[in-house]
Amino acid sequence: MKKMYSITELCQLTSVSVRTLHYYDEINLLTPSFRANNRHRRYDENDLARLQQIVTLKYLGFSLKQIHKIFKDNKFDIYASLKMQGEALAEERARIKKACNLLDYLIHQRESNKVIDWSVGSKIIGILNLNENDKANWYKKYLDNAESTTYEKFAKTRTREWLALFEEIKKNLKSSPDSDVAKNLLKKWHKLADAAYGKTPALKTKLWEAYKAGLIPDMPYDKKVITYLSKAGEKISP
Amino acid sequence: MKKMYSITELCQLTSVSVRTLHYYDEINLLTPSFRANNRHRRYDENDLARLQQIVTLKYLGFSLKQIHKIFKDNKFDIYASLKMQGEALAEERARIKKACNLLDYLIHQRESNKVIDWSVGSKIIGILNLNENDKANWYKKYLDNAESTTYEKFAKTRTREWLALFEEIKKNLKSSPDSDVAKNLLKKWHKLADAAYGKTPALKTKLWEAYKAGLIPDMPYDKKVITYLSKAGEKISP
DNA sequence: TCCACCCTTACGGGGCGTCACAGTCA
DNA sequence: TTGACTGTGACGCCCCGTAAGGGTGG
Repeated sequence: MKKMYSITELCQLTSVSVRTLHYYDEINLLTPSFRANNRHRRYDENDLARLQQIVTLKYLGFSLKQIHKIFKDNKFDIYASLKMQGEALAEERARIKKACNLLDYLIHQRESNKVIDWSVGSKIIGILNLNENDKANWYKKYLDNAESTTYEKFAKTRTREWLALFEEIKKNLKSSPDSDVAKNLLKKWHKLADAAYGKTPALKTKLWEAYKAGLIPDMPYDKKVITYLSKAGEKISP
Repeated sequence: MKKMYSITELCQLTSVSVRTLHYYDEINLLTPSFRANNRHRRYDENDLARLQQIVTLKYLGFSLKQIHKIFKDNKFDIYASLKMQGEALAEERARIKKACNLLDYLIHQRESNKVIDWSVGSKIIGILNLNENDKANWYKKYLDNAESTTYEKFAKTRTREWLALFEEIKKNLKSSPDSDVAKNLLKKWHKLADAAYGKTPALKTKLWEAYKAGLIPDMPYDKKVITYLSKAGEKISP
C-alpha cells in the first residue's frame, strides 16, 4: 500500500504553494500520478521525490524550462549541468560583489562631497561589464580623452617605479598607519603621483578614488596596499 | 546653447536600448525634455544625468518603481536607501553562497554515491532558509525524529568534549594531514563520534556530511578543522 | 526613389499571486 | 447549513525584446 498525499500535504512537506503545484501541473512539469473521483490531485512517493528535485534545482538557479529538459532527456548529464550552474552562480556572485564595490564608492562619495556624481556611476558600470579582452583599457571608460592620454603617458610607462614602491609598502603592512614608516611611504607615493599628475590634481584624485573603490579590473597592486595608504593619508590630513 | 541628444545618441552614451527609453517615457520615469516637430524625442543634459542615475541605481538592484519614488519624493534620503540596498545585496550574496555550498554538497554526493538524494537537497534548503530564531534547531529539519533525539542526547550534552577536541585540532592545523599527529587526532574524533553514534553509523555519516558541506548555521566549530579532518580521513581510508 | 532614423501599437514571457466562482464531503 | 478543502479560469505584475506598419527628412 503506497502512501498518497493530497495537494496541501505535499505543499506542507516541501514549502511550496498550492498555486505553484497547479502551475507545475499545467505546464506538465509535475502531473500527479492519480486523480480521485472528485478530480482532486493525488500525489505518490515518486511525485514527492520529483518535487523535491524540482525545488532543489530551482534553488540552485535552474529555470523551470531547464528542469523540464533534465527530466525529459534521459541522457541528460546532471553532473555536467550542476557544474555549469556552479559557474553561473560564480558569475552572479562576482556581479554582486562588483555592485557592492560600486555602492561603497557612491556612499563614500556622498560622505565626502555631499553630492553624488552619477555619471561616474554609469562609467564604472561600463568598466565592470568589460570582457576579458578590453579590461586593460578600463581607463578609457573612466577618463576623458585628455586624461586618458596623460594616464597612458605616466602610469604605464613608469610602471616599474610604482610596482617597486608598492612592493616596499607591502613589506611594511604591519606597521601602524600612524607611524613614521607610514608617513615616509606616503610621502614617496605623493612624490611619484605628483611627478605624474601634479599638473592635473583632479586626475590624481580621480584615479585614487578608482583604486580605493577597487574598480580597476585585474589590479596589479594588492588591495591591502591601497587600504594602508588610504588610512595613512587620513591620519595626516583628516 | 545646450547640447541635445537624439534617442540613439543617448542609447550609445549609456548602453541602454531604444525600447527601454520608450518604456521609461511610457511610465514617466524619463520623459524627454523636448519633442522635435516630427515628434522625435530630444534629450538634454539633465535628461542624460537622470538616465545615468537610473542606470546606476538599477545596477545596484533598485526596481524601477523604487527609482521612481526616489525622483518623485524630494525628501527621499538617498544615502539611507543606498545603505539599505547594501543590506539587500549582502543578503543576496549570502543566499548565493549557500546555493554554492549546496551545489558542492550535491556534486560530492554524486561523485561518491553515483546517485543524488534530492530529498536531502530540499531538507537543506529548509535549513538554509531558517530565520535567526530557529537556526539552533536545524537538525530537526535534517534528521528524522529518532535521529534528532539521538543527536540531542549525545551532541548537545557532551559539547564540551567536542569543543576541546576541536580546539586541539585547531592548534595543529599546520601539521600535514598525513602525519602521525593527524592520525592521532582523527582517532580521537572517531572515538568521540563512536561513543555517540556507534550504534547508528548512518547518523554518524549523515551528520558528518552536513558538517563537511558547511550547511550548519552558526557552526561552533571552525570550518578549517572540518576540512583538515576530512583530508586526514581520506589519506587513511580512500 | 531610397535610406536612415524615428514614431506608435501590440504581443509575449517567466513564475507564479490573487481573486472569482463552483463543486464535494463530513 | 456550515465550513474545510479542492477544482478551473483568468487577470496582473515587471521590464522590456521583438516584430509590424507607417512617417519624415535628406
